[in-house]
Amino acid sequence: MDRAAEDLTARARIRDAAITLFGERGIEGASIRDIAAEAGVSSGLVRHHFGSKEALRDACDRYAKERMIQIGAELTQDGDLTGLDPLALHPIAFPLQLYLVRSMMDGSETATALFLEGVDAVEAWAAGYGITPKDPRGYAAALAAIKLSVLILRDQVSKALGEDITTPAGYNRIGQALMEVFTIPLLTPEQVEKIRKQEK
Amino acid sequence: MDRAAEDLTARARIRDAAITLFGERGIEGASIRDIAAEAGVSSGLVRHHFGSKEALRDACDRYAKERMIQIGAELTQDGDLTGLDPLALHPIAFPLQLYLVRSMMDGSETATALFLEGVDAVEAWAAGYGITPKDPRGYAAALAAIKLSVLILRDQVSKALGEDITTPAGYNRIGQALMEVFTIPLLTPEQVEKIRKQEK
DNA sequence: GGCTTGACTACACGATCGTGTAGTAGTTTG
DNA sequence: CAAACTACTACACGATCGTGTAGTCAAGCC
Repeated sequence: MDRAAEDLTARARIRDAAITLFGERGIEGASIRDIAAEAGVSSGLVRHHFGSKEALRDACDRYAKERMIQIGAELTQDGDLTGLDPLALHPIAFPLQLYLVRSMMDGSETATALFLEGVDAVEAWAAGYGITPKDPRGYAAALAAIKLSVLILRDQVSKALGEDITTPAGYNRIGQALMEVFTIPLLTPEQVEKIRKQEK
Repeated sequence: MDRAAEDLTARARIRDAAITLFGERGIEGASIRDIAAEAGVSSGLVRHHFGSKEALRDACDRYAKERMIQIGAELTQDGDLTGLDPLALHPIAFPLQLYLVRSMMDGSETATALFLEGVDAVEAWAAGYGITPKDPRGYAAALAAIKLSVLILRDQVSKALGEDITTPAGYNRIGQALMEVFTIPLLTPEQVEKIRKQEK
């Protein structure tokens, strides 16, 4: 438990600790006792405030989703991002993203719904942007999954880069590498057609 | 335990069952008793053959990695793929891939090493192909992670598509959607430069 | 025939998990 | 002032986990 957490209520500390530990180790990998220790309370208090592990997870799901939508809205509503420094945002948004991805992989309905909403948004954006893939839905789903891939494989990607991508600097680096993937055409349409026939 | 498995030795059945269940549920999510039941043997026999859960996992890591390298070699060594029907290959290679990715995410050294080798291969391929990103290593790491993303998020992607991508047909569909991502430039270099400055 | 060896099972162990229960201290409310 | 409520802790419960131990059974070897 760090300094800033001391001012929070016990309930908020438990929720934040749960988001951190669930995100790092997965839902099964983090026990209620671990979370209680991280929050500096007894394990019974976790149960007192949230009822059960599944209910705690639900609360984390809804909180993390709401916060991420809120952050996204603040980022897109006005061009000038005064007060919203991307560097200052990272320590807040990154754990939330880690948690949501992990919870989603462990079967969360709420987090999966957020993913599906993301696919819808990407599909609509691509259509309005004049991008016309042969499979618009598949294209959008692939893009949405790609956005999360470096988050999920952060340990492996960090090892490949020799740089921790959970830091703001490292995250920025892999983000720009991802943009290069979207910028440089890897295959010509002719090559795609050739592979497509080969697989038939 | 299906029909074809009946001919295998108990040791092979245990290993195959472990790869399947570990791949589906993760290492912690699949117990030795589950694996034994899936293989149709007692839990004691798992211990008899492999010693411990960690040793079983090691054996699965090495077997899956070796098999995947072997399959990859057979696919690339000669142009004519007679005898290696991609459709027939899917039921064999897909569970192996699922297992390796899952084991990697759960901290396997062997599987992570395979990922790093993949990044090396992508980087060398891109260089020989005349692709010159500003961050070649980051570019290769991003591409390698992307290749695995739809595998990891298979449940979510399947839900977004309304089609199970673990089937050969579904896997083919998302594979082609991924190719479209690599074919259609999403951003112009000018846009990339603009975003790059904005993030500074 | 006796003996070893390997495949295999049954069962018990300690640890850890989520959960349930009982109780304390402090504050609020009538 | 007493009752009620809230935040919080300590402790015990059954289940499940990986692991350890003992023993059965069949095949191969002397």
